[in-house]
Amino acid sequence: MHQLFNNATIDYSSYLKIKTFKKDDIVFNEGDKCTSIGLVISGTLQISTITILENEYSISTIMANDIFASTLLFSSNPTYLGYGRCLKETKIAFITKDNFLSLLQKDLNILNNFLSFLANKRLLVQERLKILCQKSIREKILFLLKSRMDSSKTIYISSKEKLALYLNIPRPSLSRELSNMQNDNLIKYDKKRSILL
Amino acid sequence: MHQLFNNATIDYSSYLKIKTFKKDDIVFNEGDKCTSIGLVISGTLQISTITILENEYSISTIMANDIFASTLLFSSNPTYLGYGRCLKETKIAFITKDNFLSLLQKDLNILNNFLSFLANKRLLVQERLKILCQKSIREKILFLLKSRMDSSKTIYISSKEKLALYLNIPRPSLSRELSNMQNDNLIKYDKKRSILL
DNA sequence: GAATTATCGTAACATATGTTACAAAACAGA
DNA sequence: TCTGTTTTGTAACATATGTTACGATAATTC
Repeated sequence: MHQLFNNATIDYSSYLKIKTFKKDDIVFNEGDKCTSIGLVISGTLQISTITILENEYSISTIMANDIFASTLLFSSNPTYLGYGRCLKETKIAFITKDNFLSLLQKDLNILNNFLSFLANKRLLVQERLKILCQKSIREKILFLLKSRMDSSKTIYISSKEKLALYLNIPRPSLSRELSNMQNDNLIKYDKKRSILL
Repeated sequence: MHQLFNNATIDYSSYLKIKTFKKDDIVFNEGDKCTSIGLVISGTLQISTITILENEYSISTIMANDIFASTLLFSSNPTYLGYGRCLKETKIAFITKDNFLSLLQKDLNILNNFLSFLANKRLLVQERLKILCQKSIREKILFLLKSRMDSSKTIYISSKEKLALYLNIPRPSLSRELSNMQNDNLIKYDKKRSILL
């Protein structure tokens, strides 16, 4: 049912409290105390906050099979930093901290799954951090290409808009630089792909 | 002996393999398979890599009471991405993955300590990520001030150079903006402190 | 306390990137 | 196929920030 329980050997169902939310339902508010970890079983949960300038700012989007509050729950100040709203009907399994700890202790596979989950999550954040630390847009793009490209030296892009968001640059700046790099024979690209030469 | 073992109830000593390294000793090389987690008991371990342009680049510095390879060990490709060198005489406790997992299972406090450690580590990375995503230097500084300042609305700075490095901007740019912000009556600062008004 | 080194503030200049706007192309639904 | 929407490429312009250099100040060493 969820990657956390892959190969689980114990009956974990009694540890879960499953709730179903409708579109636009609020799962938690900014400032709420966080006492449970959450497993998104289906649907989509978006976590956002309001910035000082009153802009809404999306912190993250939690899809099916993902986990939220995994960091928060064990931090020294477990208070939600944003509010969580469902983008569609969403099913979430909550596990209280105590229950979760005993699950981890009782089942080696769950412990392993959870630690792998945290590890891979952290590697993603670190990759982004490294990209954002590159000085020029060109270096950012090259860094992304190098860490993402497959054996055919290709990466696939959902949209230029989203890529620009990930690189934290305006979309026209991304387009301009991609175009420049193609002129310099560094890459080739079309609508959906980017290819390193 | 180490924060990981705070309030530990079991005898963990047999799980550890303690090694002492001399200054400049190499603890692991880039590409080595990572099979153990490492607890730095005393001394300093620096993890570095060589970039494409042959510059040496320090990834992180692990001080006494810190843990390394905590992410790597549980990731899908546990291979060191840099080499580790001791900056002075350094004592490190290694725990193999299997041993570590059973430690976590047997002792609730160790499990708790480890998860807290990971959580706080990740919060630090996320704070930096958010800062780097701010559009202007002024916003970066304000964001840092807001998340770091104490009740007297003050933050202490070890050096402007290091702060600039953390914000990923050139030092003169930082100086210029701090000066501008002081002119605009947003902050006050001297050598070691910065105060938000 | 003199000499050496590290840290810092400042300024002038160059430019990469942000900003805004618009039209072409691609896409989706009827 | 037509129509409205979304995504993308491009250009002109403004400016925030990078770059470089130098002197002043503070810290460190002998």
